[in-house]
Amino acid sequence: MANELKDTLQLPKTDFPMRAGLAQREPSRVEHWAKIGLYDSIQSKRSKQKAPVFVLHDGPPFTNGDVHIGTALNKTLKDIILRYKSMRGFRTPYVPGWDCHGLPIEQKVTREFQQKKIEVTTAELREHCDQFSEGWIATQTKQFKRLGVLADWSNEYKTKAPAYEADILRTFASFVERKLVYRSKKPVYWSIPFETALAEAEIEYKDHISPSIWVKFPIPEVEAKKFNLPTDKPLSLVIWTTTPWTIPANLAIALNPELSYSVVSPSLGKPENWIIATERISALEPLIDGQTPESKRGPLVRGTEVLGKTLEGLKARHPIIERDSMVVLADYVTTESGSGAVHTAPGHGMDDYLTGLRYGLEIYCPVGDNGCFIDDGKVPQDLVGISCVETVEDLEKKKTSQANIAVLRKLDQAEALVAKQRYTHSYPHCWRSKTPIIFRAVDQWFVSLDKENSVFEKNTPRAQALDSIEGVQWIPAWGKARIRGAVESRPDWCISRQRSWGVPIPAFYDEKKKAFLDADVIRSIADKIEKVGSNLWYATPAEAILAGVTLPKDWPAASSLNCGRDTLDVWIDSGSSHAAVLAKQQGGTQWPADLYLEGSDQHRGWFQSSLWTSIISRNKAPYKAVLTHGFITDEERKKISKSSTYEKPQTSDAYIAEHGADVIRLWIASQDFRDDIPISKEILSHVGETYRLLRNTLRFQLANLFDFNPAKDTLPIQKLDTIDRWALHHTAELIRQCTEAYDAYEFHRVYQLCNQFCVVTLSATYHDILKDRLYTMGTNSALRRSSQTVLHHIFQTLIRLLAPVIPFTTDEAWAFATTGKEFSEDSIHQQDWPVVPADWKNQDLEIDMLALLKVRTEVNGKIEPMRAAGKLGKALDASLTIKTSASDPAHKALYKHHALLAELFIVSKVDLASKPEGSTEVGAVIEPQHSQELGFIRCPRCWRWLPKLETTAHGDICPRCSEALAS
RNA sequence: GGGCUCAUAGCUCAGCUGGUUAGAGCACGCGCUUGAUAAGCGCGGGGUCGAUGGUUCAAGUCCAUCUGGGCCCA
Repeated sequence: MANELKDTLQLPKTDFPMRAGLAQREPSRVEHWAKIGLYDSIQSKRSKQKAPVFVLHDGPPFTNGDVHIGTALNKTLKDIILRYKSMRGFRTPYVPGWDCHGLPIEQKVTREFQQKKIEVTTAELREHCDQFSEGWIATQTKQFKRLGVLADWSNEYKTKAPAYEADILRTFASFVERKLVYRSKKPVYWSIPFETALAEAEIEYKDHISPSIWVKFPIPEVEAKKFNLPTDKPLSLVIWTTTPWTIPANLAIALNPELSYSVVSPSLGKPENWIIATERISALEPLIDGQTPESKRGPLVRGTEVLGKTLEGLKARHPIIERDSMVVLADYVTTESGSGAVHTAPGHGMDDYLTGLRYGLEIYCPVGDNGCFIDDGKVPQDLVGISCVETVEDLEKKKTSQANIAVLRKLDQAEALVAKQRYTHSYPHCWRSKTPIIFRAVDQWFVSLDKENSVFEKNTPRAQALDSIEGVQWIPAWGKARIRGAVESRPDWCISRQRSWGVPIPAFYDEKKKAFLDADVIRSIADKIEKVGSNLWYATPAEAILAGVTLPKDWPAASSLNCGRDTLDVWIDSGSSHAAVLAKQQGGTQWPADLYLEGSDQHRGWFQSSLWTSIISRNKAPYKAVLTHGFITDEERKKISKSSTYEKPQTSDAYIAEHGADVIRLWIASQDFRDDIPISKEILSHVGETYRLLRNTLRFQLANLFDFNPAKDTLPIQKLDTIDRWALHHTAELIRQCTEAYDAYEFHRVYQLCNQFCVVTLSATYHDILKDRLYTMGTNSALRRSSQTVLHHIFQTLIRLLAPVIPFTTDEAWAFATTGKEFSEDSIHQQDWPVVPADWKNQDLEIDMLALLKVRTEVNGKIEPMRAAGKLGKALDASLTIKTSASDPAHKALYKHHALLAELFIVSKVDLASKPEGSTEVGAVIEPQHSQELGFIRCPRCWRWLPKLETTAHGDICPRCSEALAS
């Protein structure tokens, strides 16, 4: 009997599975989207509508490995935004990009060849780098698609594509045209055995024994007088260095402006005065005595003290070369080692170089590519040709370089050596030859950022860039300060790299190594490279490359020129993407972009390089807005690489395999991404719970709409039941708030809002209340159709609001709703964003319901003790008497909605009564009791308790059920 | 060391221009239901708002310092 009655209920029915099985089932939806051409159909729909365009320009990930979870975060945020904007009615072309050139790839490929002991030409090496990059593009594409990223995958941009390379060169040509490119020297890490520059990544730090020396730089008497220094004995400034071979390149001596320096004199031997940092006297003292009794110098006698800054500009003399060495000031000078007077050779050290720039010193490097002193007329003749190299054998025998030995000998002869000592320290070595590298200034190409040129409204590139920053929207707002800092503090841009895997700098050199660079020539070469790729540069002699190119008048004949071997800084590659992609309207994009979206590290990276290339070539920023996100951390908000919790590479695929893409995407949406983004087992498991909640909410709605035909059964707003109108009001609010949150790119608010809506408004309230009427009333009963109408509206709203975040699940729900099947030709992602019909809002009802729901909470509070005492099971078993007086807040609403109350509270009966005269109780007095105590009988069909049942063909049931069964 | 930035219950987030006993969801605990069932409902415990000092009649909210994170530089 009971089962028979149950069969008469309209119980929920759906094939939409409760368990998602995302990891297993999502891939088939990826295929499905590809099959129906989802991206294209969305774009063409908006194109036909002549929709306004929203261009999010993709920053290209580097193509040397699997997609990292951090990259997945970035691409997912982009995808969420684009899906949202698209539903809002924008045409949203999205051309994904790939960063292909660069050292890490070149290094990996080089290593492979090295392990196999194969020698390759530059052109061959580049071929392999190309293939290497291409392989990862294929892998990453697959991984991004698996994440659910919708993009113009067949119309991607690659920085290694010939057409793209040509645009890099054209961008560079505009630099040259505006006369910002110049040649100057800059120190690089230099491997002598390979005669090549090395990058930081190619350096290994190892212990090294160096000859540390204390060297006198004599101060002429006139100078001493000028600076009020004692002249009673010969005076010298004592420097300290661990690289004697750089002494011939010395141009200055750096002192710390705030440190105290003392004049000291040895108490034995030749009378002299030395200047060193006061704090370093005790370090020098034990080193100055020679082996023989007559070479003893005794303790140091302390004299005058001065501050470093008072000696600025003092001209000491080089100990072995006829020239001055000027005292300069630098903050990096410390008293941790040495004499506090730092030997400065701008061509042989980064600090020295920067100090040299500050003081206008020559970036002087008298060491050739082979590591030997050159004959430049300044280096002492007996040093010319001597090498600075230390071979692996030298290191084993603890021998120092010939250059060090020779310089030491010369210093000794000049009696400039105060002391020497073996010194063990960490020193950079070449990863391939294992020998110590040297710092060596080589010719580089620079872009001047401060050169005046009237093409810039603000006169210089830097001023123009800073000005344009003001016109960009930075989200969060502090991004502006961040990029301003980067732009303000950036020195001139060194754009040449001594690498192979990159875009060649199309400069030519004559026999005397004089460089030739010209904007029109570059453009002509760009046209050629556009057709055949940049390997042209490496496989073809200069004369052939220049065939058909009109050379500037002051150039020599092409036959006497050679191609340069430097490549462009890869930041120019990716920084040119706005020109290579947007300006060419690739894939329907346009210039400038509406939005760039990357990690906050890109303020110094891509945002900046894109800004410079755009400012220099077009005077304007390439983006209207820049949005940044933080970095993924572990649960303690420590960076993943330093975390003890995480070991394996954090790939997107690994996470998806465990949780499915929609859960990972929901996790991304749940976080305020402007700050750090923690990830942990706990966090993901919570997000998984939320996912199940959302899914079950959709499933409940879907299942209760199984017999609802929207076209036929939808009721107009005026005919809807009170509680349904209330739910609609809340839905309208949800739409408003979610839309606001999406517009502000605050997806975590969408997450919180939808979560709370589903839990509080729906599951605990609306859905719970609705079950009675949905299950028990007649299929076509007005009340049931009223609720289904609203359920339908809510379902349609929710899947839209959630579609950008969980595209797989919402698309699946959409398919089941529209076709009853797992897949449909039509997709949720082609639908429009929900708009709020004005009549959904009902503020008066909301106020009443607020009061009633408060009473509902109190009712639950009263029922709970009965349940605990075993007097009651479900609330429906209870009947209530609610006593109020006219002054109570809910009084009016209770009487107004009396008919609604039993349903609202999910009890069998609600009686209203007045509070007794003189009652001191505050608020409504709720008195629950078991309905049985009222002599009620439970209807076996709808489970409500009523005074009496009717006898029908189905047995004894309540009148409402009887009516439902009769219809 | 410098620039920018963050810090509210176990977790994720609210808390507007300073103003009653700091909120929500999840998680947790205890029950109920078995007609959303590898679901659903009810009730409950849980925070000296990173620390210290200051401004104020009043501070999670303003200021200073410190501690601990993050990104970028050196």
